[in-house]
Amino acid sequence: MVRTAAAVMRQEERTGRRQAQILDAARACVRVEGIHAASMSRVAAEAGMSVGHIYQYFENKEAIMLALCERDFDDFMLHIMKISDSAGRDVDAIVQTFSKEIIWLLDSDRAAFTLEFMAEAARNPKFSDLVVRVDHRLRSALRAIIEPVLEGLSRREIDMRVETLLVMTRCLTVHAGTRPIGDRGALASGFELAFRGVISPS
Amino acid sequence: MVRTAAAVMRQEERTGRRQAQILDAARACVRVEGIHAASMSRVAAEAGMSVGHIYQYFENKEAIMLALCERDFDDFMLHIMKISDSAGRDVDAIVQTFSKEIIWLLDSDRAAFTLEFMAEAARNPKFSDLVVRVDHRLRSALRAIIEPVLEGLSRREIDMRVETLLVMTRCLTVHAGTRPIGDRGALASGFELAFRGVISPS
DNA sequence: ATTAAAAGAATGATTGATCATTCGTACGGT
DNA sequence: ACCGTACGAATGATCAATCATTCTTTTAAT
Repeated sequence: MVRTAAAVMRQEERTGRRQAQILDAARACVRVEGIHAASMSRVAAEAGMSVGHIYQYFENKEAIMLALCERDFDDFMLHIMKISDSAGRDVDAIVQTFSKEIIWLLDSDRAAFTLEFMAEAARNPKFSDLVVRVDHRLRSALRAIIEPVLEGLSRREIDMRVETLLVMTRCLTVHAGTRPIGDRGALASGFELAFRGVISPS
Repeated sequence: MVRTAAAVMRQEERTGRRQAQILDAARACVRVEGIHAASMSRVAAEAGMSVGHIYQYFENKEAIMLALCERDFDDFMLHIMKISDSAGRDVDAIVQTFSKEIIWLLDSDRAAFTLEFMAEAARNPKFSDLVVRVDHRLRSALRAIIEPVLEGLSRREIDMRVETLLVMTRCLTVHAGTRPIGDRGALASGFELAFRGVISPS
């Protein structure tokens, strides 16, 4: 009755692959239809599998969307962490790399997604919980970046700046979702000014 | 056969009232369910009228949502114009009033709406056209505010700053939509720093 | 002023499509 | 022979939109 270790591993790997396959398909559907308009039958068609089979890997549609949202946030945080890790102690360098990297993080694909999930989070607590969690991680990353530069400031002053950066980071994402960014360079310059205003130890 | 002028006026007034009534109901539904999940029957119930009757005043559901979106944007622009009109020529004063006013403009109700419509605009051209139009008006208002302060700068430099302010203004709205703003004062201070960075004639 | 006729306002059951989810069935590896 | 994998038709709910119908208001003629 007991399955071999190899069999278990193969099964787990297949499950993972299937789930990823479903999430990829769901992403494609949500991208053009939105969370609510994306139907299970179309997701199934996109994934190249049957409708019923999807329910073997996810409890229901909402579970798929939540998993998709989480996967997207994780990917976003991965990029942010990379910026945070490579940050130095020179204000100019931080401002410059941060604004440039953030701008390049924006593609309309990711942005449209974030927008979709944020809208859902505005009314569905399961999604807003996810947003709260990723906000928390994002704040930590931002604090790690600016704290070395603003050593003299009070905890409260730093928190205020972290919060501002968080909102600005998010807003860029959302902006990119609505329409193609015309001139990344110009926008990066503009945000460099804004970031410098927030980060500079005045 | 020709109706009296008084009758026409009364009819027009009633039409206006009915349309507003429908839009109010639609707003309430979209607020808690989103554009797609909001059903005509629930909108009708909220409006206190029959489903069929709604179709006397709007061609279809999308037309209602577009009208609702437009009404919301118009209201938003009204507030922005008020800020723009009262702006002086002193940088500090501009930065201070602008950041404070913008923050106070945010209530989670309006924000959740904007979020919803932005998400829709990311895939529906009819909505994105609306966004493009309101962006245009918003840019004009922002340019009117900062141009007197940045007289020496090139057209390109000013455009870059206008664009940055536009994105920042929008992002605040989105942020407010996702969750309640904890400390408006702190956020206003943070954005004052950012705005000063963008607006200051360096 | 009264009233019959016409127009407009409002209803809600109905239609056909689509939705998320379930279930009976079949295939294929072990 | 067994069991996990996979299918897709079936189910019942819900959707946007329509339409036959009933009220209500307005108009025109007396």
